[in-house]
Amino acid sequence: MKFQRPKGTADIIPTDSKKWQYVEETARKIFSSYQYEEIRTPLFEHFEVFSRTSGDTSDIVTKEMYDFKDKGDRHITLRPEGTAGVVRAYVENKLYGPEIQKPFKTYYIGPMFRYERPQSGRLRQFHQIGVEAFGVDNPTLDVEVMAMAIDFLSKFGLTNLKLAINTLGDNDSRDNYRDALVAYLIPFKDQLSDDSKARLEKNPLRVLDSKDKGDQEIVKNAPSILDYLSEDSQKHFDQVKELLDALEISYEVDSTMVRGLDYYNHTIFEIMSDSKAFGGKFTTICAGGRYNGLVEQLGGPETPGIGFGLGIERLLLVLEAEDAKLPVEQDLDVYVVGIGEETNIESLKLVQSMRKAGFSVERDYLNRKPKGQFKSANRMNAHFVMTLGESELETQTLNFKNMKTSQEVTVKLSDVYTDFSKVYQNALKLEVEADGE
RNA sequence: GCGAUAUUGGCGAAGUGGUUAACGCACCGGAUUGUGGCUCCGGCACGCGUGGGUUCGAUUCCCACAUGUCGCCCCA
Repeated sequence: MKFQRPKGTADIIPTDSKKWQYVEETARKIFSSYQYEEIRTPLFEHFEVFSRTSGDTSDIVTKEMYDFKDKGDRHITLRPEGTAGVVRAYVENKLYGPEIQKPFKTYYIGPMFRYERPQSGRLRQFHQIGVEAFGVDNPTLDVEVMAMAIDFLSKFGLTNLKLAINTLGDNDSRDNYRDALVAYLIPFKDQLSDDSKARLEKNPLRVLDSKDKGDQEIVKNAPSILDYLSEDSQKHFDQVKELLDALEISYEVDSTMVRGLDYYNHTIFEIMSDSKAFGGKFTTICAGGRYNGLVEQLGGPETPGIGFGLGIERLLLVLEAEDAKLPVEQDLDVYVVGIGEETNIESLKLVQSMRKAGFSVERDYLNRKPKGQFKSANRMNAHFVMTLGESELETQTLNFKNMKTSQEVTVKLSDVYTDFSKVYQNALKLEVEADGE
């Protein structure tokens, strides 16, 4: 094999692309009903856009970014996530202007890049669907965003989804809590796993969701963020819960849920699935949260924001494991069987004529025998086969066969050219009558 | 970045240090001068991921690399 795709990339070939299109179309439809409109930002940004917003010490910045110097010596990064770029665009295009309705609601669909070891559902180039809404601090928007995410996933017939929510509070709440957590953990330092010892220094909150059994025991009695919320943060979170109740959306509060990125505050949420795709364990397929302050970090005015992102590859894994309804094969209306090279021109004209009339039509291009052509027609699930040979050319007619009922009728060539729809409808009528008998 | 494991035709999958690398599916052709299924017959690996090495000889043994998969780290 001379050439192969770069590590961690995937080709999405026709059979797959149909599923992708279905997922993307569904997203567009749902989001549009919530008045979200698409934004397309560059696949690469200046390094600082991400380093500034994600936290300089976060793993994503230190080891997972796909970055390089371009020929003009600019430090460029292939976007590892969608939010930072959208916020940059929001600020750069002054979408916070007074003439623009708030909240400004937008969504994106596209590839993201992460320099990491590939695993199933985790590639170096992967794809995300995400939404962002700016300019409104009202918890109603938090809930609407969650509802939209659930709506979207439900469209695929996914059941057993779990909505987990938490709050990180505002900066003060978070700082206070961090101090309390560290104070609690310090006495246990020697008992913590090596990973968690490092986390204690770098990002203490992450100790909370350690997979290590011993860590989990220690964490069990750790103080909860929920006890360190400022009055405003508490109120915000209470309202979120109240509104979720009002919509009868069930949820679980998980006070140990954290985020890998620094820019989140207040409400954070994850939608999890216990699909077979993940061995039956609940795994996050959609994650989001509020990021008040992020717009300022990128040089814009003080503007609240909230959004979520989900990985298309992971979603597809779940859909396939759950046998979710994916689009059906597109049927072929007509397959034209041409017998003998002398029918080639007429076949081409027929095919084009019917396509222009709005039908999906295929033919043989290999000058194969009728048998082979019928086999193809059958395999392509053709509804009708139009057969054209020497004798038909002479009489200016052709044989029109219904592949479902095997009924055959003779049709005038001229009728096909002038009004194929009528020919098709007549043939369909026969099929219905045959069914009725 | 760390660890484990895998890599044989379009796909799935046997197999051996030494003549022609099973089998199944798919595909193509024929039996059936112009009709879809079934059956039967026939065809279908620049040779076993790439590069080295050991050997009289390697697809089979060793090493390196690449890629896949799984776990760790991390997870938007």
